[in-house]
Amino acid sequence: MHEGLRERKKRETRQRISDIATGLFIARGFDNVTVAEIAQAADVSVNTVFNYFGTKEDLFADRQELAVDLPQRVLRERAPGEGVVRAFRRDYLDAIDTRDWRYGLNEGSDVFTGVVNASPALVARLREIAVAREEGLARALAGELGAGPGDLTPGIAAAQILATTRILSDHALARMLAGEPWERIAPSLREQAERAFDLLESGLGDYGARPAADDG
Amino acid sequence: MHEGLRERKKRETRQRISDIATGLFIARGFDNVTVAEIAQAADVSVNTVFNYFGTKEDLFADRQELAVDLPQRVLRERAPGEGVVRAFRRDYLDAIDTRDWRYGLNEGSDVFTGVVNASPALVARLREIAVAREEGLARALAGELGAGPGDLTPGIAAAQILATTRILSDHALARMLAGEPWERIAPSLREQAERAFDLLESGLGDYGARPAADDG
DNA sequence: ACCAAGTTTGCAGTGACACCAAATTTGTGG
DNA sequence: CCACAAATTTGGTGTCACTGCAAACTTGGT
Repeated sequence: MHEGLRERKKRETRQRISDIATGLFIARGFDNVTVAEIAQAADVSVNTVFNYFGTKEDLFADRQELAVDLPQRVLRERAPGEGVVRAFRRDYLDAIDTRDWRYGLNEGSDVFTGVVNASPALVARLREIAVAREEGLARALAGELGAGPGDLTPGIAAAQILATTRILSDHALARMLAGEPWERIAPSLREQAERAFDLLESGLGDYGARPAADDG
Repeated sequence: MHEGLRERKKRETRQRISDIATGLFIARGFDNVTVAEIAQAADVSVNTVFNYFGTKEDLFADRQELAVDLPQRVLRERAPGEGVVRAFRRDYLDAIDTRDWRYGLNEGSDVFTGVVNASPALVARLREIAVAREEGLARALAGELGAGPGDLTPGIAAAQILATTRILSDHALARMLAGEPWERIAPSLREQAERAFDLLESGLGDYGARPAADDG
C-alpha cells in the first residue's frame, strides 16, 4: 500500500508542469505563453500536458479549485447560536488580520490578479470557480437547514454573502494594484467589512429612496 | 443625411448572418456549428463574419448585450420616495405578469437556455454580461446617490439585487425546462419573489443560527 | 468616368485541443 | 531474470476559432 514509483513520478511531473507554467505566465502573461512552450520547458510532450490538465486555464487555476468548499467549512464550523452572516463576518475579519489567502488578501495576490485580469480566459475561469463556490454553499445551507426545493432562501443567502466578500476583496485588490501599502488598506477594509456585514444582516431597507420632489 | 445603400447593406448582412447563425445554433447546438458553415449559409466569407462579430459567441449573445442597461432604467424610472429594492420588486413582479423577456421569463427562453447550457463558451458569455449589468447598476447607483469611492454600498446593493432576480429566474427556468407549464409556475414564482425581496429589504438577520446544543 | 474610402475576400498562418496508434515505462507473477 | 499486462508518454494528423495582410470589389462624391 506504499506509493509506487509510478505514482510518485506522476505527481512530480504534474507539479513540474504546473510550476513551470505558472512561472512563465507570471513572467510573460497567460496569452503570451503557448502550451508547446510549457511542454518544452517541462521536458514533456504537449500531449502529456493535456493528459494532466484538461485545458490551458487549468494550469493556472489549479490551486483555486481547492478553495471551492472553504465557505462550507465556515458554515460547518460556526458556533452554536451564531447566524450565518455573523460567522462569515468573523471569518472575513480574521482573514484580514491574518492576511490569509482564502479571500484573496494574501501578499502577491495583486500580481496574481494582474495576470488574471490580462486574460479573458482566466477571468472567465475564476468566475466559474466563484459560481461553484456559491452553488456549494447554497447546497450546504439548504441541506443543513432542511430547506425544501421551493425555498430559495439558501441560494439567496449564499449569493448575498459571497457577493459581499467578493466586493470587499475586489476593492482591496484594486487598492493593492494601485500600490497602496497593506498597512493603510487593512484598517479601512475592516470598517468597510463591518458596514457591509451590517447591511447584510439588516437589509437594504429603502436604500436609495429618492426624496419626493417638492418643486419650488 | 439619409441612410445610403452602403449602410443598409451592412445592416442587412449583419442581420442575415445573425439570424442564420441563431437558427443553426438552436437546431444543432452551438458547438456543432462551425463559423465556416454559418458563413456559407449566409453566403459570405468567414472573414466577413468576423468583421461583424468579434467572436463566435457574439453571434448568439447579440441581443443580450442590449439588456445591459435595463437595470439602470429601473433605477432611473423609480417613483419619488421609492427605495431601490421596491423599484426592482415592482419591476420583477410586472415582468412575471407580462411575461416580459427582461428577466428571461419569456416564452422560448427555455429553448434558449438549453442551447446556452450545452456550451461552456456561451455560459461564460452570459456570465460576462451579468457582470456588466451589475457593474453598470453599481455605477449608476453610486453616481445618483453621490457615493464616494470608499463607499461600497452601491456595489453591494447592485450585487444583491441582481443576485436575487438571477436566482428567481434560474429557478423558474429550471421548472420550465422540466416541462412545467407557465400557468403553474407563475403564482408560486410571485410568492417566492415577494419573499425574496422582503429578505432583501430586511436582511438575513441571524438566518441559519444553530440552536445552542442542549445535550440530553 | 474617376478617385478615395469602405467592404469583402482569399490566403497563409498560429494555437488550443481531439483522436489514435505506436513506443516506452512500470508493476507483477513465474 | 524474464515475460506480460497495464499505465503512461509520445508523435502524428486533423479540426476549428481567430489573426494579419494584400488584392479585388463596391459605393459615394466629383
